[in-house]
Amino acid sequence: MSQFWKPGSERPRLVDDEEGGVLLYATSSSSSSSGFGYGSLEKQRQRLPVYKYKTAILYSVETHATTIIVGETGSGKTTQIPQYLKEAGWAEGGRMIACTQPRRLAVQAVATRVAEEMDVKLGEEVGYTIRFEDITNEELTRVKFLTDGVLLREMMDDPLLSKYSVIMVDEAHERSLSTDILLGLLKKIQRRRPELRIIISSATIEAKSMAAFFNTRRRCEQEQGPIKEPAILSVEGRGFNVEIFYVEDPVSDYVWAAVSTVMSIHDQERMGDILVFLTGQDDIDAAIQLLTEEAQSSGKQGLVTVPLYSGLPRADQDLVFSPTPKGKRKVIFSTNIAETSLTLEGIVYVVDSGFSKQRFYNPISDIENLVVAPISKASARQRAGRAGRVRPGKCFRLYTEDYFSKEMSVVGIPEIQRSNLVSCVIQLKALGIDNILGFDWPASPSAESMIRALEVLYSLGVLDDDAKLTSPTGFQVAEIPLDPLISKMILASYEFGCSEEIITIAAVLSIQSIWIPVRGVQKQLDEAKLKFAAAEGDHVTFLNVYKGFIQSNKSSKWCHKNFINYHAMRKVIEVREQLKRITQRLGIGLKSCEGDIQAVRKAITAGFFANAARLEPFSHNGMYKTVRTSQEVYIHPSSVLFRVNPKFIVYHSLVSTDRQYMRNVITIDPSWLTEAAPHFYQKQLHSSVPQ
DNA sequence: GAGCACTGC
Repeated sequence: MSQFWKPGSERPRLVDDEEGGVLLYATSSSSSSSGFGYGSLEKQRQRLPVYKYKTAILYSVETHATTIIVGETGSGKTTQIPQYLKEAGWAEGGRMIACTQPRRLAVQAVATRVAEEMDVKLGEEVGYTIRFEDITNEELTRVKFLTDGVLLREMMDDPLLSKYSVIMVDEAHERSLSTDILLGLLKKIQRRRPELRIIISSATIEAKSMAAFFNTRRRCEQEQGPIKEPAILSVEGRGFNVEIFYVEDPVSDYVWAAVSTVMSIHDQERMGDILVFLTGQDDIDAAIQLLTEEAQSSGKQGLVTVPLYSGLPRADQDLVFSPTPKGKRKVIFSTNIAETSLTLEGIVYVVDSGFSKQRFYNPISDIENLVVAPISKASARQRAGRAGRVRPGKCFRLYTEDYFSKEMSVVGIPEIQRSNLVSCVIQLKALGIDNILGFDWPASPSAESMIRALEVLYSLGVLDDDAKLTSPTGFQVAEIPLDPLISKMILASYEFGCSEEIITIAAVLSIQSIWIPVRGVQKQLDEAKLKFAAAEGDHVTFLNVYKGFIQSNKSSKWCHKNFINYHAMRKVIEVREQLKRITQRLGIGLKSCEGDIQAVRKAITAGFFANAARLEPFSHNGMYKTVRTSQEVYIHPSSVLFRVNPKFIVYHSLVSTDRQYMRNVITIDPSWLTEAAPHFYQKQLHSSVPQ
C-alpha cells in the first residue's frame, strides 16, 4: 500500500474534522449484530447509546422550543426518541408525535421496528404514511412516521400541523429539498404555536447552522414559554473505528486508482468486503472490466465484483446483498446510492473516489445539468463510516489529505440551491406564503431561480399579476403532486376531452423510464420500440405501450418480451390511480378522446408551450432552436421522432451532454402555441414563428 | 446514434 500513508504514523498529523484520522469511536464492547440473543426487546433498548440521554432529551424538549440532536448511525435516536416522548405523555389528549424521514423505505422500516418494540399492531398506536400508503388510524395512531414530503402535503389541509405536539425531523443534514422547505415552514409555525416542540436530528457538521437558524430569541425579550434558543445534545454512535488513508499525490484517473487500490487491499489486507464509491454507470462498468482484466493478468483469484446503481434491474441489485462465498472477497462498485439509501453489511474497506454526480440548475438557461463534482467533507465522512459497521475498518481516499483539509467544502450545496424551484414555489403559495422572496430558508436559493419560477408559474396561468394563486387553476395545479407543467396539462386535457389519455401520459412522464435499462440490447430495444412507435411522437407511443400492458393483463412476461420495465409499469398504474382520485376530487371527470390524437397533442401543448422548438430551415443534422430563447437543441436518439425531424415540436425535458437533447417530444401545430399562451408568445411569434 | 447521481408528493 505504498501510495497511501496513514495520518499520524509517518508525518505530523493534519486535521481531519475533529477526529484526526479516526472516524468513529466504538462505544460499546459488543457489536449491534451479536450478543443480544438472550436479551428482551426492553434490554436491547436500554443498551442503545441514546438510552443514557433519555432524561436529558426529555428535559430539553420540555424546556426548549427546538432541540437539536447530534447522533451518529446506530445511536438509536430514530426509534427511541419517539417512544420516550410517548412515555413522557406528549401523545396524550389526542395529540400526536410525528417523525419524518427523507425516504419511504426508512419510514416503513422504522415504523415497523417501533411497533414491534412497543408490542402494538402497526397501523394502530404506531403508524406510517408515505405516498400511496397510509397505515394509520385516525383514532388510535399516536406515533406517526412519514416522509417529509407527506408532512408538507398535510400542511395544505392543516397549515399549523395542529394535531402534532412534537415533530422530529430526522436526517436533516441531508438537506433535501423537502426537508429544507419543511424546516423553513416549521420555524414559521413555531411563532404561531409556542407549545409545539421541534426536534431536529442531524450530523455534527450541520448542528450549529441549524441551531442558528432556529434561534428566534431576541435580545431584551422576556422569555415566555419554552426557551427560544435551541438546545444541542450529542449522542455517540455505535460504529467501529475507521482508519483513514490518503494518497500522497493527487491521482489523475480515479477509476484506475480505485482498481489498483482494490488490488492492493486484496493483496495485503485481511478478508472483508470492499465498497468503492464512483460516480455513475460508466465509471462502474469501466472499473469492473479493468479489475477483471487486472486480476486475470496477474493471476489473482478470489474477487467477486458487483455493480450497484439505481438504474440496475431489481434482481441485479439483490446480488449486492447475497452473502459472499466462503474464501472470496466481494467488491461492490457503487454510486452515491450506498452513501445514504442502502446499508450494506459486511463492508470492512471503503475506497472513496472523492466525486459524485450532482444536479445543478442554471436559472438563466432554465436547464438542469448532471455533472461530476467533488464531494463534501460531510459526504466523505459518511462514505468512510460505511466501513465500520461490523468491525474496525479502513477507508482509502483517492485524494490527498491536504486537499481534504484545505480545499474540500465542509458541507455540500443544499438541493434547494441546485434545483428548479417551480414546484417549491407553488407549494409555498398554496400555503399562503405571499412574500416568497422574503421567505426565511435554512439556505436561501438564488433570487434568479425564484424569479424564474415565478415567471413560469405566471405564464402557466397559475399565478396572477399580484403573484397570488389563480382560482381555480392555481389551486388545482397546487393540489396535484406533480411538476406544475404536467398538472397544467392534466387540467387542460379536461377541456380537450382527453383526460383519460393525458393522466396515463402524466404518469409515464413522472417516472424515470418505462424501457428496461439498455447496455448490450440496444438493437432489440429499438426494434421493440418500433412496435409501439407513433408518428406523432413519444407521448402517443406511451399510450400504445400502456394499452398493450393493460391488454396483456399487466403481465410481466409481456413486458419482458417487449423490453419494457415491469416495475416501472406497476408504478405507472399506481401514479395513474392516484391522479384519477385527485382529478375526481377536483371535479375533473375522466373523458376519453377515443383516438383523437390531436386533442392529446393540444393538451400537452397547453402545459409545455414554453418548451417549443422549431427545426432550423436548412439544417442537415437535425438542429432545432427553442422558440423562446433560440437555444440550439436536438431530438434525443432515444425518441421515436429521432431522424424524423418534424418542423415544430414540444419537448418534456432537456438533457445536456455535449449537446442539448430534447427527451420525449411530440409534433405540434405552431398556431396552438398562441392559443395556449397568447401573452407568452406575442413577442416571439412575430420574430421567429412563420405564420 | 446517445446515456440517466439520488430522493419525494
